[in-house]
Amino acid sequence: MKPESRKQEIINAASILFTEKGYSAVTMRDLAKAMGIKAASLYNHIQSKQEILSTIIIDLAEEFTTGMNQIINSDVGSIQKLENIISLHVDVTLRNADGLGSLNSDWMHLEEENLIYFEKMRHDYEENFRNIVKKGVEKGEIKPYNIEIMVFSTLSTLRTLYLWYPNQKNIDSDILKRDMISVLLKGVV
Amino acid sequence: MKPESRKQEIINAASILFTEKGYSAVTMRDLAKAMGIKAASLYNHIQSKQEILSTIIIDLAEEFTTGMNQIINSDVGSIQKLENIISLHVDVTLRNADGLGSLNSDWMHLEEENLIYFEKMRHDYEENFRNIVKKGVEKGEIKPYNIEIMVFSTLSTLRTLYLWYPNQKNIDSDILKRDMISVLLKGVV
DNA sequence: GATTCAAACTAACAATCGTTAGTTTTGTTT
DNA sequence: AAACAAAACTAACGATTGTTAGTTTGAATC
Repeated sequence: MKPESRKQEIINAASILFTEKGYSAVTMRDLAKAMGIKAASLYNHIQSKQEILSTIIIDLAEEFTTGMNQIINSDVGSIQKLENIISLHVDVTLRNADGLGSLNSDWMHLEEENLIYFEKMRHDYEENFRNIVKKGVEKGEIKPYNIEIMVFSTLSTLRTLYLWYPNQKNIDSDILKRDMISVLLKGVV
Repeated sequence: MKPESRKQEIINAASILFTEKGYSAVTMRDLAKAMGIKAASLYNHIQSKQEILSTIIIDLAEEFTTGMNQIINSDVGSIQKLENIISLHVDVTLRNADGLGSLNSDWMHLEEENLIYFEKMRHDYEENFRNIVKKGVEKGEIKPYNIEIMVFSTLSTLRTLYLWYPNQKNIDSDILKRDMISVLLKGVV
């Protein structure tokens, strides 16, 4: 066991609560009770409730951004790129399913600076995704269905994987990736 | 123009705000400001904030339940049933996109009775969906991919349609249905 | 045993929350 | 013009919110 900093423990506990009830519905007293301490004690480790939220969301968003950049800069076909994106989402979801609830449902409660930063990352991510699909259609690797719907449909599934995965009992990472690729891609290629 | 009751106007305004920021983050003063009145005046028309939430969610959930019951009791093949489910989601989304944010993200803030009622409807809906896919696989109409993933994947896309649809400019209902059917089903059948 | 320091505590603050009570305004019907 | 109902208002309530200040605890180091 690596010794986890007290701050990280708080962030982990907050990730669970935020995903269960949403950022606004979780009070600092709720979070403190989950940690077994008093609310004021939290402030020995964190600066504010907002800091917790932005740490959870920005860290995850940067993870996706880094992963996406590696994929678009790699020298493989469009289909392989899509498979790598699916793999990326599965990896992130298995490693930090709790935090993805905040990323998906509470990003709008970020404050000015981080909100702008997040929205840019999300926009770029979708744009990169769209371009991969576009190029795949142009090269005849992907069926010429409605591009926006293909992008939205795939992304919707990948983004909400965190809601579904915890209910599956001990599903293997590689099997999950393989099956996701079948269901999401075998239709459109 | 049919004259809309003041109560319904409040519920519509609340649907928009709840979808933008979430139930807990929207105050009665926010809602009142959106209506151009004072917070206390809202209570001439509604009983509580909770009543607004439960009206939005339960009405929509019952709409889905009714639609699903018609579909499972109809005498058509599995593929046609799936197409009808897609059509149902498109219809509900186009009619009341604003309310679907609450259904998807704020159902956990329903109080005891309505929470249990909602969770039962959602469970039954998923079970009906799963059984349609199962039977389709048994009859060889649907490819034998992982059933849970097929159900989760399709449902994820349909449930988050409300997030994506408002960004598309004036897309025709029938074209949307046709394209959704292509992307969601052509892969698995 | 004294010192140190992280991490807990108690107590309280100003602001905001959903909601209630009682009153006034507005527009329509007698 | 009087009467009525719908829908707005002002003022305030008790509870809860995120956060701060100052203090105590407990275990490790000297």
